[in-house]
Amino acid sequence: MSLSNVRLEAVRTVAESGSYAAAARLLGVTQPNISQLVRALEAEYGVRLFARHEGRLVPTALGQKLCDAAERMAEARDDAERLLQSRSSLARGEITIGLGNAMPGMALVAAFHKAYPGVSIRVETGSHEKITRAVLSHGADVAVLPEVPQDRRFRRTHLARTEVVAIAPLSHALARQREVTADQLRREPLIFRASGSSTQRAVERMFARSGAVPEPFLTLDARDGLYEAVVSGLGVGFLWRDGTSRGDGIKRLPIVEMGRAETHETVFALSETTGKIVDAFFDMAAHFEAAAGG
Amino acid sequence: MSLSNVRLEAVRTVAESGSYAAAARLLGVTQPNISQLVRALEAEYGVRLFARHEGRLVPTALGQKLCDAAERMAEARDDAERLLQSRSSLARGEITIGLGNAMPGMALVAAFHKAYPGVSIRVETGSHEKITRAVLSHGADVAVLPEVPQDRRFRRTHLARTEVVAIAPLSHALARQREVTADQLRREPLIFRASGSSTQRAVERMFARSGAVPEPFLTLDARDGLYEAVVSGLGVGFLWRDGTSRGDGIKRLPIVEMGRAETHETVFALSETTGKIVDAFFDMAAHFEAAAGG
DNA sequence: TTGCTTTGTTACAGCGACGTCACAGCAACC
DNA sequence: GGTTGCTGTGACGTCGCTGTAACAAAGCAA
Repeated sequence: MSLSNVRLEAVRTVAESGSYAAAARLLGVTQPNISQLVRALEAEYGVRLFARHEGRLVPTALGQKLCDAAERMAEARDDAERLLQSRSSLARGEITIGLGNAMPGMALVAAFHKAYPGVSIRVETGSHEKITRAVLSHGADVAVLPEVPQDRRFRRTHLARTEVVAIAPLSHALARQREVTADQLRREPLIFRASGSSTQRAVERMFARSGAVPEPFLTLDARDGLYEAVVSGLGVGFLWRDGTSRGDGIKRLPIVEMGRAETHETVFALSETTGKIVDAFFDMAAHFEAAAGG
Repeated sequence: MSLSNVRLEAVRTVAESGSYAAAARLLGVTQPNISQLVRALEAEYGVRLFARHEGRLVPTALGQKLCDAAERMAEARDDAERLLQSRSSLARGEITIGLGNAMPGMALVAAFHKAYPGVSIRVETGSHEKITRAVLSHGADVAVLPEVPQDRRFRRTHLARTEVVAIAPLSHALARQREVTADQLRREPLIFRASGSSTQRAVERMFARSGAVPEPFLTLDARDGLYEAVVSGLGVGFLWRDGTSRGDGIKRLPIVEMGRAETHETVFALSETTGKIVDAFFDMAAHFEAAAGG
């Protein structure tokens, strides 16, 4: 390649230093190498880049102009190098991320993995309580949960808005409605989550505001277990709206008495948990615009 | 070399075209090459430059920034290439240059040769009359002479000022003076040049203005013959002041009656004689600042 | 003038970047 | 199921970059 970085850098350094030998020392290569690089360039274009003057090499007018262009190239290249190096310092490492709901946290994790492929990611899933405890005990570096408690020990950033919705099997009459009321729900076999679930706390608050909290037909620990029970027609359940990307077999129904009481899916970590990788995760969350669930 | 021109060009072209295959077509290489170039760069820095979106490759934020820097590099490199190419078109060819006096014409020729080493130069020397005839008959492409006639057929550019001076051997009493008068010169054995010489015409005009033209002791055709005769003590001769870089054995004496009647050493050619090489010679003459005679 | 140091040129060998070729796998479309 | 387009992998060839060795030329000090 005739106008390579190496050749232009040789020319530039000879112009600055006044000799092939001095340029070789500055560039950390041997003097015949510099001689060959410069002369190969001159031969290929049939030009003269340097003239001897009082025993020193000084650039010709053409040589000087070439050096000017070479300097601009070198500046742009240094910018590119710094860009890559600064990002490259994030290239290696590991992070443990706790997720209450699969979505939109998992979408964020996927985006983070794409941006930082060299970072090893461990995902810890579980209930709101379990994930909160993991963060507090350093079992997870960072987590994504709805309704993160106002605790000074945490730093946090907003990820997405969400709300609890009822889910009914497609075969159910409710599936043809656009929303559902608490009274309608009380008439159905309800499937609850265990008490530690943030979903469950939101559901109980909702019923308490509009009368008594009904007894569930079924109580399940796991989110996917609840999903399968609804799909199977065992009853009506509750989920965070975007808590899963799964949508087959059910209809999501906003609950009138929730009064659009949305909450935040929040990324949070202990304030004392720092580091470039955690910072990068927070930064990505702050700018995240993934279609939650898509 | 990690940040080579080739790699950055590959990244830039993929960003513009949306696929490795399209970039390969644009760059005139094969698709595996592009794939390898981009991925080698990504692997070396542990970064991700592209993401897939609806079947196309789009640059990540980092990838876009890298492309910006790569573009600046490419611009600077294109400038450098144009610089070298434009000069390189002068790299080959030939020119015949006529010289009346050796200096300052020969210094100009030397500078031209340094700037355009690939141009083959033939130098034709001779009397003012011979060189003028050579230009008119296309025997010389361009020439350097003093007192170029005002002839519309020529284009010309000024090179240097000069005047005719007397030269005396160092052993001569005149050699201790700073200048000489026509009367003093009439008392000496004078060595003239043949009538075609521009030097000789100037000398005769000078004598005619201040009395009669003396008969010479000697008349010689060749400039160097005259020089040797003076050095040998045969008499006093006349030269253009900077007509030769040779200075040993003689003293140059301005002639009072010349009245500082300097003339111009002029570069000239037939107006119809054009071409890049001749134009470049004129251009160099217009900017020439060689120490005439040095 | 001699000896030493520094600089530059030439020839050659080795390594790695760039590039092609052959091919397999995948996705979209008909 | 076949066709088209794209991507990734491995093997191989070419050429630029680099160092080493040998030598020549220039500069400098004694």
